[in-house]
Amino acid sequence: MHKEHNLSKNQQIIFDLIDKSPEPLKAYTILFNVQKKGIKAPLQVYRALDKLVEIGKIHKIESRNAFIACHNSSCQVAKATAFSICEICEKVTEISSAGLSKYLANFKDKDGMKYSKYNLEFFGLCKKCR
Amino acid sequence: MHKEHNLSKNQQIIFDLIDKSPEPLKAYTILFNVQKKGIKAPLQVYRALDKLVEIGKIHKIESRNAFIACHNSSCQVAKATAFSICEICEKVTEISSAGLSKYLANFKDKDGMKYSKYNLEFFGLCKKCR
DNA sequence: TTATTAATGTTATATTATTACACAGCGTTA
DNA sequence: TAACGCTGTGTAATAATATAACATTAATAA
Ligand SMILES: [Zn+2]
Ligand SMILES: [Zn+2]
Ligand SMILES: [Zn+2]
Ligand SMILES: [Zn+2]
Repeated sequence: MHKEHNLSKNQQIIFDLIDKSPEPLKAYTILFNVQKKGIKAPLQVYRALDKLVEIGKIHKIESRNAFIACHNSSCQVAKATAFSICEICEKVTEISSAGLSKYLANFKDKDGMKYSKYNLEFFGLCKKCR
Repeated sequence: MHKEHNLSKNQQIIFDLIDKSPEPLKAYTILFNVQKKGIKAPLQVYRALDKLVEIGKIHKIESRNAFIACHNSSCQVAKATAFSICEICEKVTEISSAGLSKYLANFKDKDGMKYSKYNLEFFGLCKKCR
């Protein structure tokens, strides 16, 4: 259960594009694809992306500078994300494992510090490319 | 125990700079700092960085586009890295936890896939900023 | 209403990273 | 020796990613 956010016009346009994409989208690919809808400048895209990331509707794949819609309602609160990335076809999948999130949320570093926020990217070959 | 690599001139200059830095360095900060040693172009920096990452002498902090020397001989082989990042002072620490690396190396996604390569970035507050 | 916050539009610029091409050094091997 | 492959270097140009600064408008709250 997570808080509903009423997306603004630009946020909604950009979220819809990302949400229906089978693969993570880069900021300038998004820009190119929404120009017909009146979004003309990089900053308009980045502002919407920032907000969408903040509220957990999308995540940034840091190693790829690309954005993917969240497919896991729980990380909308915690910003604790995990992905697998295929090094051949670049397919990205959000990992939803209770065991993994529990392990990471409870992990303590050598100072005894716990972290509720993290980003984990696994690299390997997907089913198809194996 | 890991293979020794004889670094080239540019690689050595750039590694030395990163290794003695208390914080992760960005590519153009590195460029600025090695210009007195004759390294004049971004590409010379990026080529050295690519190689140093490849052989595990340094790691890239993906969320910060910055590079840090490895302080953990084991990830020089596996490219399985974990860091904690302070959201206030930006201090970055490489995490060296046998438990964590074992857990992640043995983690299986829902297709039963295991991953020997991963990058994990924890975010929180460091001791000083807490 | 007034005030405040969030979102937008626009231009310019900063930051991060790669392409393309020419060449030098070194070990292998024909 | 010469030919080759491989790694590294030097240089210029450019591509890709992201933010600063400023003006304006829309939505929300007091
Ligand atoms: Zn998610
Ligand atoms: Zn694949
Ligand atoms: Zn390391
Ligand atoms: Zn700190």
